[in-house]
Amino acid sequence: MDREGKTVSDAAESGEKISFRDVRAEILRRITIGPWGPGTLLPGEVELAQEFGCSRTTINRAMREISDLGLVDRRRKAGTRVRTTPLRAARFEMPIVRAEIERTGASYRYALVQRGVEPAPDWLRAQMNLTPKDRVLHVVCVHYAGGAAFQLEDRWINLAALPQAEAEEFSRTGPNEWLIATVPFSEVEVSFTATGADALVAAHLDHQPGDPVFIVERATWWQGAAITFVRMSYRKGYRMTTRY
Amino acid sequence: MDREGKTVSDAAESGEKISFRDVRAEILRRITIGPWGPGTLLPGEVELAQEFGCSRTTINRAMREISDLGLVDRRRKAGTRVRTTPLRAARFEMPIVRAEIERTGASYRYALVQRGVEPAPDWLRAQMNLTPKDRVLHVVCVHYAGGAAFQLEDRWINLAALPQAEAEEFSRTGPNEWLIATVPFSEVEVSFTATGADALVAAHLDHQPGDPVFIVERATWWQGAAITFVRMSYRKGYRMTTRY
DNA sequence: CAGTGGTCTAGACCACAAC
DNA sequence: TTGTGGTCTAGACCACTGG
Repeated sequence: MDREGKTVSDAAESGEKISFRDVRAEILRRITIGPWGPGTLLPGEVELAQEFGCSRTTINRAMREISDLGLVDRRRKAGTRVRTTPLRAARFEMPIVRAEIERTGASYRYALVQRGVEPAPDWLRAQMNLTPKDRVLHVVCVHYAGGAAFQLEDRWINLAALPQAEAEEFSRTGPNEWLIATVPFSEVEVSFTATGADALVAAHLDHQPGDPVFIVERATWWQGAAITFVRMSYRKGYRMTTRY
Repeated sequence: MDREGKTVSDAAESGEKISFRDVRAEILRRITIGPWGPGTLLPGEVELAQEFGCSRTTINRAMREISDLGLVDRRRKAGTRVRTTPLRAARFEMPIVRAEIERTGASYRYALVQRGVEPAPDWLRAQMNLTPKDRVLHVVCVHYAGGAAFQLEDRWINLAALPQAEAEEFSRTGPNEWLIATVPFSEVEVSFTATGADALVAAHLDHQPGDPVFIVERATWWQGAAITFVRMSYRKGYRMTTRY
């Protein structure tokens, strides 16, 4: 499990150059078990560079990654301080449904449930900052894995921002694949939650109404304009996992 | 919404140095709207450095971040290729419950439900790779936000790896805070899922059995040894969000 | 104002993997 | 074998911000 078995002294002894991985591992060690408990003000980069016998650039890279993990707070002039309440940031990879399904070896199938142009409902206008007159394309579809429903996709596309979507039928492939190939994005908001299956979800995922369903919602913008909002309901037992 | 409004030509015109942010933005643009569609083999770093008029280091940093986003695949000798199925990696920050609750302004309260030493159940042995004789400390507790139950924490601590845990009562503060202050970790596995509330969860979160509950599970190792496994059940309506 | 992190550079060597 | 990314260096200037 320990991917960073080489210690700083190991590296020093063998005469190898110090890697930012070594520095990162050693600093993590000092923060977690070592003398640098929560709240500690760490030495500056120059000082650490001297101690480790490497360039400041290397220290900087190591510290930046530790900072990205949420374990320390870095500010110019103030220095680097160990967080009193670590954040433990984790990275989740969300592949396209089709790829996710095919990766398990199951066959993939797509089915369109509903497609239509509607005025944006209130909750969507609020969510995506739309004006009352904005029209949206509403698409509901299902992704199957090996014959069983895997995910219900409930998508809204802002036609003001993406008028060419109106020409798409989405009868054979889902809007997600089309969007990926067509639309850029500059800002994304993702949410995870759990809800009970409503009638639509229950019908298409073959669940009972009220069954617990894992939900991922994603809103996407491009240069300040709302592009699309999608709500993906996964079948019972679905689990999203990551290691770090 | 566009945090990278300055284009490469802007930067070039004004005579400023090119930042890795500029490069990153421009390359993202070319991947999303520009000529570099899925499957494209990108120019090498040296070539890009010439084009952008910056050092290879700067290109490398930009490309590394884009690679971290999951949009391209980088391999020595093979070069950098735009993924046909983008990954859309997202970063989630999971603060300590206490901090999460207090940040909303609500008051925090902790209550221990149950504490005892048990042999590790089968599913846990499989999950954490324990031997049949390993003893574990099992702690169940609840975290309240403003008087209402917010999260039920169901935790198992490997006493073989962490014998000093047996001396802790966890009557006034939760095991998570103690662990953070005490134990390092080198490897973490996190899962998200949704389930129906069982009797324990229903009782302590004030739900009906079967109510949909958002679940986070985290297993932690240190140098190959399993430290702890925790299952956190959030009250109905909880939502975990991130932007990027 | 001055100290600390943020970033860029030019050059170098290395590791991996495609050919 | 050789091309491409991975990383380190030494030095430099800058940007932010605490005092």
